[in-house]
Amino acid sequence: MPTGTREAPLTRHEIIEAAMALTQEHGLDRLTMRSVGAKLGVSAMALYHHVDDKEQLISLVAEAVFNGTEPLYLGDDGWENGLRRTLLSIWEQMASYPGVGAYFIGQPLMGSTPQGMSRGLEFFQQVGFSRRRARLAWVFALTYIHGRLSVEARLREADDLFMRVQGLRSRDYVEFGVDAVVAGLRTLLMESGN
Amino acid sequence: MPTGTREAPLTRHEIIEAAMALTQEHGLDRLTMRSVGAKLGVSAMALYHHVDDKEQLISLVAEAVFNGTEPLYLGDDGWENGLRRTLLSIWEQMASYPGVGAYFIGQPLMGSTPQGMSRGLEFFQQVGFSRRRARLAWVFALTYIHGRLSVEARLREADDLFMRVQGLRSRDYVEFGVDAVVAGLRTLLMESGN
DNA sequence: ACCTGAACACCGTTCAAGT
DNA sequence: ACCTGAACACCGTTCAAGT
Repeated sequence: MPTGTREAPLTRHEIIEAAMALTQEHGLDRLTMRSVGAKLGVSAMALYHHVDDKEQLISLVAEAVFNGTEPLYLGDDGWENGLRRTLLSIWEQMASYPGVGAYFIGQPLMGSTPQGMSRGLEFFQQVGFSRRRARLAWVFALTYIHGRLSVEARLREADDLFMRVQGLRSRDYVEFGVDAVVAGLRTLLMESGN
Repeated sequence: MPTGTREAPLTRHEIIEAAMALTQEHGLDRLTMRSVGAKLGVSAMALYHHVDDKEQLISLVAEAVFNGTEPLYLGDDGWENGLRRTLLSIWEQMASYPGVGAYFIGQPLMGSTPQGMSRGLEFFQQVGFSRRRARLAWVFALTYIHGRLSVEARLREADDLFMRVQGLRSRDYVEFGVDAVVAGLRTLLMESGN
């Protein structure tokens, strides 16, 4: 597994990249400090000079993955399309890193940075939700999309076996789900006093 | 931790109950074979005479928890209320077993038995969805509710700290979410050609 | 048949030691 | 400062041995 002998000292960036590659291959569940070390041709303990512990390494990986997603913004084709785009972008970006969605779902802010969270609140307030319900709406949408990613984390190649029986693939589930999320929020927005 | 000396031989039922109690206390993540053994005053290895392995024990615990939920049925107060009741029942039953929702979300049928799954398909077909979209609808609803339970698995007492900041508690999130799920499905049902 | 204790193959992590 | 190797405290699980 070592990719050759090292010349330059290890960097945190290098470690994160190796961990990301391993996550794409085997999923976050199977990521071990020893495997990251091996991938870099270094002992597992060497990592501890650049990273506090495994938990921090995972959060760095997750952050890097999330940074590739399209931020939530209000385009001129309606908030429904903006939300749909953002949720599908999160899904597309994270689907190739099995387990990251499941990791985020257990985090306080669901993986979005504080800025990402408040950006979501702004978005839904601009749309017409109260501050309180804007939060409920954004958390609802994130819960669904990360939930869907959690479902897929353990399936992967099973996508072709089990799911195909019904002629349905992951993409069908997500698209239906995102449509339902958007439609549900639109209805709640119209029905009640915000 | 041992609850006294054993007289009768261990039973599978007893093991499941001990595991359920430990799950309620500390969550599924912290459940170990050694802790279950200790709770029963028995070595960890004794369990293996009644249970294949830890995976099977977890699935038995999860099944027992799920059996306490209200099955999905079409009442005479509209399918929306039936669905809402079922989802809230799943949440109420499973919220006190942290980690079980997160476990289910990774299972092929999302934790429902084959019968539970086909009951869901029937439900949504009776309501007017095509066979294909009935499946999408039921999986969508289960994905959300298990996703919500996954969110809560790691919070628990944080419910009183972090979440309360906004004056929002778990119950508020779930009720909003279930409303949105129901509203979204209703809209999709009306809008498209099935 | 049922249970135990030692042991094995993994983890994450600590620590003394090397350069 | 950076890295290593042995070691520790956990896992799940196997296996020989006891009753």
